[in-house]
Parts: sequence; C-alpha cells; structure tokens
Amino acid sequence: MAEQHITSRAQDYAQWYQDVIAAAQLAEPAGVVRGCMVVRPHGWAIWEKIQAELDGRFKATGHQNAAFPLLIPLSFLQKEAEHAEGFAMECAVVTHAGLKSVDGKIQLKNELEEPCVVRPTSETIIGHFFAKWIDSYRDLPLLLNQWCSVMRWELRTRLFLRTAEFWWQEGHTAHSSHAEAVEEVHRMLDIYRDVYQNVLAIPVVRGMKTPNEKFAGALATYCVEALMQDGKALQGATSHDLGQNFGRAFNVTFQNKEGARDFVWQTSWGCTTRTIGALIMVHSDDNGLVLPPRVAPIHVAIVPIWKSDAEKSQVLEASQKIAAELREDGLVVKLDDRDAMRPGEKYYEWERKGVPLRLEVGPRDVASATAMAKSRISDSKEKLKVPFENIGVHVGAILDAIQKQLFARALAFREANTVKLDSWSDFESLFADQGSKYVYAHWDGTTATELAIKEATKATIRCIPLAGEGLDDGPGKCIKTGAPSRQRVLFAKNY
RNA sequence: CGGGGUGUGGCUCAGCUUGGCUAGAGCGCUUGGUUCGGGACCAAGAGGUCGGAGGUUCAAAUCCUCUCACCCCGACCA
Repeated sequence: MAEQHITSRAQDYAQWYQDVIAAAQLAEPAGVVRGCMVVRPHGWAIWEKIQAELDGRFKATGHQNAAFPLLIPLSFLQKEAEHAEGFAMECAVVTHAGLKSVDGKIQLKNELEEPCVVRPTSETIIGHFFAKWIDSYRDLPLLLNQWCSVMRWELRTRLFLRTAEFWWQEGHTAHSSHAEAVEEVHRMLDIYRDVYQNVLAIPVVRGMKTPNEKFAGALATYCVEALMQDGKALQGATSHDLGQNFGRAFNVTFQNKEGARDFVWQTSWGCTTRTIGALIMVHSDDNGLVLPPRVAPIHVAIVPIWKSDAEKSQVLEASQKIAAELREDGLVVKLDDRDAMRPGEKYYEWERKGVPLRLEVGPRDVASATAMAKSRISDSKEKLKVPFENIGVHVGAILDAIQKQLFARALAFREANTVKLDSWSDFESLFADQGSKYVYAHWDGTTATELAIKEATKATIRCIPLAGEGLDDGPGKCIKTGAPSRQRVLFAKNY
C-alpha cells in the first residue's frame, strides 16, 4: 500500500481534491479512454450507500425500477428540437457493428444504416416506450426509474465532478395533469433534499434554474445546490417539469375521463456519482476523506495493539467480541489485525479512507474493559474511553453525534460564506480572482443580464430559491442594471 | 475544442540543456529476523523495451515529427 501525500486545501484546492480521492482509493482516471474513470471498491461502496438511501425513498413513493437500452437511434434525438440541441455536441455515436481482421489489423466492418447515440440521458427512448404503454388515464401515473451509466463526451473532465461516463439514476414519470406532474417534481426534489441533508449531512438550497440554465427540453428545472469548501457551488440533483414537450415529440397520449385525447405531462429527475465529489468537497480535510456515518462503507475500524503473543491473543479475542457486538447493531466493522503493520500506520490509513470512528484495543484496555475511541473529526489526538459493556450503545451515540456535527459544521460554513449584496462593485470584488461565496442579489430576470454578469465575474445564477429558502427579503433592484427585481437569486461560481 | 504544463519500476522524482559504459535514488513491495499505545529497524531480493509510433544518427530516456493520456486556465456541461 503506497503511502499517500495529501496536498493541503490552502496550498492547492484542486490538487487536494485529487489527492483525497487517490489516498482513499475512491477512483482514478481510466487513462486508456479519454475522460472515463474507474470507480474503485471503496468509492463504489459509497455510491451503493447513496443508491440504497435514494432507492428506498423512490420505492416508498410508488416508483418502480426498469432498464432501457444504452443505445438510442439518432432519429429519436431529433424529435425534440431544444433537447437535441442541448445534447448534440456531447453525444458519443455508434456508427459501426462488427470488426474484421485485415492483414492482422482490426478494422471496422459494417456501417450501421442508422447510427445510434450512447445515451446522454433517456427521455427520448423512454418517451418512445411510454407511447406504447400508455393509452388511458387508468395507465397513469406511470412512475419509473432506472439506475445506469450515461455518456457525455466532455471536453474537460474531473473525477466524479465531470467524466465522460458517469453513473446515476434517472426517474421518468408520466401524469394526466400538469398539477400532478408539478407535485411529483417537488416530491422528488424534497427527497433529494432529505438525502443530502439527513444522510450526506450537506445543507442544500432548493431552487429553480433560470431559463438559461434549465434542462434542454424542460418547462422548468428545479435543483438542490450545495456549497463547497472553496466557496463554489455544486448542483446536487435536479428535478424537471417536462410539460408535454416529450409527450408531443413522441406522441405519448392518453384518453381522459371525458373521453378526450391529450398528451401526458412528464417529469424526470436525477442524481449522479457527482454526489461523491460533493461529499469530498464539503466534509473532507487535509488528512483525507471524511464521511458522515450514514454513507460510510465502514463505520468502525478496530485497531488491536499487542507486543507479545500472549497479549495478541488476549487483545484479538476482546476485539472480536466488540466487533461481533457492533455488527449485531448493523454496523460495518473492520477489525484490522494485520500483523506486519504498526498501529500508527493503521490509524493514518483508516483516517484517509474516511472511517468515522476508530477503536483501539490494547492490553491496558483489556485490563480495564474499555477501548480508546477516536472520532475522525475530533480536532486533537484526544481519545475517548468507552467501556466494553454496552459498547454498541456508546458507539451508536458517537456515530450519531458525528453525523450531527458534520451537518452543523457544513451549515456553519455555509452561513459564514453567504452574503447579501446590493452593490455591483462589492459583487465584482467578491468574485475577483478565484473568490466565490453564496451571494444573494437582485436580478432583473433577463438572460442578457445573467450572461453579462457571468462574463464580468464568472459567477452564475445557481438558482432562484424557492419560498422560504435563502435570504430573500422581497423586491429590489437588479445589482447589475438597476431594473426592478421580484426577489433575490443565488449567485456563485460553480462546478 | 483553444491556451499552458506534464508523461522515466506501484508512488515521488533525478538523468534530457550539451545524444555515448549495464537507466539511478528514496518510499512502497517480497523473504527472514527484531519490533508494535500516532507513519519502525536490520539484512537479502524482485520489479523499468524511459506513454506510443515514426524519423535523424555509428549510437536516442535525451534531438525532430506525429499521436495518446493526465493536470491547470478558458468555452460547454450533471
């Protein structure tokens, strides 16, 4: 196991981000195919935890999982003009099938009559099947989700944040009325908020995207936005009101109670492996990955300490008992009994992998029937004594506390890095150089102004916060043009 | 896709300017031994066609051309 140096956040934030990923063995660039990543077991285990949390909530709200083809006929993409334009540049295209060997060299064989795109998202092909499956209002609502990977041929890639292939879920639903579809859009947005805040311990702002930022082909796009430690925002998940746009494009119609034909009202919503990037950039520190217990693949690492063989058997026996008891409580416990490694090195390893709690069990601890506990997020090297008796209760309480502390810490950071601005020069200087925060400011509602602000400062409108979110205080004047503004919107640089 | 940078054992790098013995070091890895409460030590080993393909040359890690990948800054985007 190669020792991993982690650059400090202060020195080079981008390098720190990559170092944390390498040191925790979460993922690495595939190298053999531009922009693609390999998600290593520890990284995938985190994704599986996120999947489980989301999937359970999807099922509980009546959704079913399904799987649709990876390849989409090119013609499908042309059916919804705005959607096609939004994704045209970044589609990977399959033009051939089969290979042949010519003079020992592999060559392409049969050119396809109609090329296929590798799905960048599945609205089109799912629209096609919705048209087949939906005939009556009795078939609605149709509530589906698929877990899969998609491909967008990105020109600049970063592990988890932007890769050519990434993993996600995409929910697709069809409804008999716009009101019902809108209700679904918000139901799913709230599920994302719930998972972000209560599982990932990341505070988010719910909002609506501007017309300029919304999903190509949607009537409206809603999102949850999170703030990273460098002051940049990251979109955590999206939920789209597709209106009848795809219904029209794919002729998805149903007969309503009155006997009339109408196009269905659709939604789609998604959350990606990018979420792991958010986890890293919100919680982790200069010692490596920090994970909230609810998404940690390993909750507790037990490091036994011994000198003699007699001590070793005694200490291991006690450690195994503790591990078994904690596992009965549903915790994932790693008993690190590797012989060749000294305890200190094990501490560093589990720290950089983000294990929330470490228990040390040595001869002295066995004698006193206590273990030394070290939280991943405690400031000092101070350790806490926990008794063997009812250890599950103590460990459970510590893990709960860590979960709460992480959210509180992230929330405090967000509050400390959120400002209300009304002066254009203040706005400009805040975003000067690499600077960024959450800035609530007035905007006149035009795309022209939005783009002018971006041009001048690199800051973009992350969202128009929903009622009750953010720091809105009623109408005002646009920070750039002085034109009337209905409410403050959220600005930041973004990933 | 535009601008800049990088590519030498698993990792970090030296060597390249000015071509020349068998391509080195530290860490990691393997084996044996001593260790073990915050990154251990000793000894002996294994591991590289220098990102790839062409070219120049008696001779290329080193010079030239092309290409691939990665990183940074843009533009675009989950």
